[in-house]
Amino acid sequence: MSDITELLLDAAADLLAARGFHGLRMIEVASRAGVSRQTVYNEFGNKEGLVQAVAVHKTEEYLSGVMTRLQDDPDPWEAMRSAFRFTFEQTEKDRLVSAVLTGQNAEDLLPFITIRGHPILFHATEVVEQHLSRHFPGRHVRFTAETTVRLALSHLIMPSGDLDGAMDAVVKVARATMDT
Amino acid sequence: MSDITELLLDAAADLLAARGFHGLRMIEVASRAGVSRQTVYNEFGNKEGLVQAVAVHKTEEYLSGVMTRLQDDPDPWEAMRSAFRFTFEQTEKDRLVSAVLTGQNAEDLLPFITIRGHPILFHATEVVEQHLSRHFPGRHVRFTAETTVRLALSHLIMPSGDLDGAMDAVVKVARATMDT
DNA sequence: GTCTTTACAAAAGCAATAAACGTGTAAAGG
DNA sequence: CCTTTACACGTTTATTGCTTTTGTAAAGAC
Repeated sequence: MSDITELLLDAAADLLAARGFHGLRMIEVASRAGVSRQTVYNEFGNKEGLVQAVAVHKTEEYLSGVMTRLQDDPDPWEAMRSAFRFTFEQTEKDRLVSAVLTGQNAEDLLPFITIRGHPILFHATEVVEQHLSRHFPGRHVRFTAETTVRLALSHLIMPSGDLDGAMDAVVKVARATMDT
Repeated sequence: MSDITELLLDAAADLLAARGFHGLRMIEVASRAGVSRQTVYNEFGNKEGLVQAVAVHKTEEYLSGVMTRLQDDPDPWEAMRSAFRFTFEQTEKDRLVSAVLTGQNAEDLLPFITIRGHPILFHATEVVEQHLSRHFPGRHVRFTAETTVRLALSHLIMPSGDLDGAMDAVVKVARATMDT
């Protein structure tokens, strides 16, 4: 990815979070990145392409953060806890991440938040599945992966107020469903 | 509840599903129920009151259906399956029920779908909790109840396409978390 | 070659106006 | 208890022109 491309994506992400899709101006994205309006069009085709690219970029950023945390802790459940803590923090910090993951509050932020019909968070299921496979080789882990992702998503959309409790709940269910 | 009140609630529910909150006309509700516009105001105060009443009514209707199904089957897990099947069917059939339960697609349907900040579906947690307590007296069932409701809701919001699979998943998790 | 400048048509948004409609309240009557 | 009638108020809707923005293209600069 070129240098300018990254500058444009960052600028677009900022402006998108601040003004929404509707209020996003191509010329403003360009000037923030220090390039001309046409460069933006050369790079992304049109406004939809730009916003789609922002969504993809944010998703990759988030998923790479999750993978890092899953790999950093030797204990599989602590790693999971860490990854979910990261997820909660990200959604609290970044409206765009929140929109990409949950599809909530996406009214004027991302008209194109889904890939193949599902919110992009469902890509996370595969990441969790690989994580579990690494620690429990040969076991059937897909069900546990999907369940934990769905549960974590549920806590994102409808917080119980207690973050630690939510994480405990997710891990507890993960462990319980591994024994089935 | 008076006869006219019920007629009004039904008329309002129909029109609300068809035209949304914004497009709902008080005079249309009145004429469908065969009464004057003022009768609607006498009964519900204003438009918000009417729509709020519709939401409460739909919720009670739904929850009573759930309770019936939970009580009708002697096997606790089959009863749960039946209740969730009922839930899925209802949300597919009725946009309003769907809005009340999930809060999705509620943009112009129900501005007041939450009670104390939570979508009304979370009342279902208590119903499920009572159901489990009946079959497993003395056991700690709250966690399982909340988890199954969250999971069912997740399948409502993001269907996997396979209804039987979704029900199996919910019940499987319910059983697994009961053994913790 | 890549980016910028300039130019331009088509679409979409904005501001101001007036007309029509819907809400909510009140009072009199059946 | 419900209906009819009336009314003030706020909110849509439609219309009109005006401005902005999008998206494309071609010529020039580093």
